[in-house]
Amino acid sequence: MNLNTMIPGINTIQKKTSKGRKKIEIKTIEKESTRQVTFSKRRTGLFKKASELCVLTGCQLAVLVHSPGGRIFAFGHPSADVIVDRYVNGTVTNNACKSDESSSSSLSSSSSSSSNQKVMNEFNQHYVKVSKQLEIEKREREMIEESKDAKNRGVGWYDESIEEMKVDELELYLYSLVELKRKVLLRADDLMISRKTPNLLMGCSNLFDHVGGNDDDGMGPPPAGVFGT
Amino acid sequence: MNLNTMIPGINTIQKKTSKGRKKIEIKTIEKESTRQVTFSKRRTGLFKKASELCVLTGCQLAVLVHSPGGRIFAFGHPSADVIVDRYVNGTVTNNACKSDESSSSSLSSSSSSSSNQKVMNEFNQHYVKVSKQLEIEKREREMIEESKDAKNRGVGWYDESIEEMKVDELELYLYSLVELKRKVLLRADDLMISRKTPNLLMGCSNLFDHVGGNDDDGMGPPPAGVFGT
DNA sequence: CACTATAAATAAGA
DNA sequence: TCTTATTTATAGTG
Repeated sequence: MNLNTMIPGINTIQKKTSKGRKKIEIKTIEKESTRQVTFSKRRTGLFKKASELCVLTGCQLAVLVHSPGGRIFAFGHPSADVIVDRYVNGTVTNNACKSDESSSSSLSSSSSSSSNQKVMNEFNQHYVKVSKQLEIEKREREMIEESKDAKNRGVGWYDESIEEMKVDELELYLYSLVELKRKVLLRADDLMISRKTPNLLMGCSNLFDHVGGNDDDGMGPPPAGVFGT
Repeated sequence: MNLNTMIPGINTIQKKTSKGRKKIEIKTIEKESTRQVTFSKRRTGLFKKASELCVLTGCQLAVLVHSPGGRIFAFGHPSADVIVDRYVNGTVTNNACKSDESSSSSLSSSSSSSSNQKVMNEFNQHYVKVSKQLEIEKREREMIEESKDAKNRGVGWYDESIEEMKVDELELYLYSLVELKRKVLLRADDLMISRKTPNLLMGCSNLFDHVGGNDDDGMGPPPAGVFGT
């Protein structure tokens, strides 16, 4: 790449203006300005990577970033909303509470919240099918399976006084909870045999030559920067 | 970086076993197997980048990936759901369906945005702390659980106990989780103040058709799942 | 913001 | 999977 480094002794060919990239630890950057710059650069890089993944493999994805300043950046293919919507639905996160709320206060979302119910029903039906298959499979597993502390801390659990939990505990709790829930769902997904409709992807090429822009994370109004593929 | 290419003529120093990385076009990969491998690698890379961005800049983000096979992969800090919820709702997650708690925080959503900003920042910082705790905890569990992924660092894998669960358990489990999560979220809502964010969506214009009708369901590594930060 | 030297990610192979 | 050779991404600087 660089003769100056390849061949010692001739590094005086030209005065270099940079000491080059340095390795950094992955820990919170203290210096405000540096952190800001890094945020910009890396967010751009992340979006680019996401875009490439989309194009190369034909998958659909979304990236949502909340800057420390509260600004929201999003990238999605075919669109952030579509992906998010599917995630929310497919994740069964919807309980009475949620769907209730979405129909009333979600003025910003232009997505199909009306079809949510339908999708949910589909999912549930699917789930039943999946469950049956799981039942069959379980028998096989049973043999290999053994005393596995399946209910590692926190499973069995829940009725405790949530109201009294401290914030830390609560959030930690929620966190692991969400993770757990996902595992369950993924497990179910693994057994789904259904094939989804071939995805007709909408998208543009990679147009990230200018996503950077001004990433002022100070304060001010909360304009959301949303990128659609 | 390679003398063999830098200096013609001495490329016989040693026979290498690989031709190394080649430049590729960012265009849908035709070959099925290659596409899957790429999907795996790049998805992992994307998640890692996302994780680094979180840690380095203290931002919150989520990455949702829908493989062509319909599988969902997600990464989020503090959790995919939290980020998604905030993206979708834009406002306080949901005061609409409170149970027994007083609706003390619902009003704050209409307060001055600068005030909210401050609270949000505090909230974010708090989450960072919490997540770090969680990370430690995870690591511990990881070690106890298994250490087969010595090379797969930075990316936590899910625990397989779920795999072994029986259907009934699974179903009950999921049910409880959903219910519990609702409770936790309700409680959490009283502790967090979100800002309303405009949801501007830029749709994309060009369409590109998906090549190859085989949307095989085999994308990605085994039921990997949600990564927490 | 442009640039350079270096660190990382990753396309091909085995 | 694991390795290797390259291509990319970027930390530091001007």
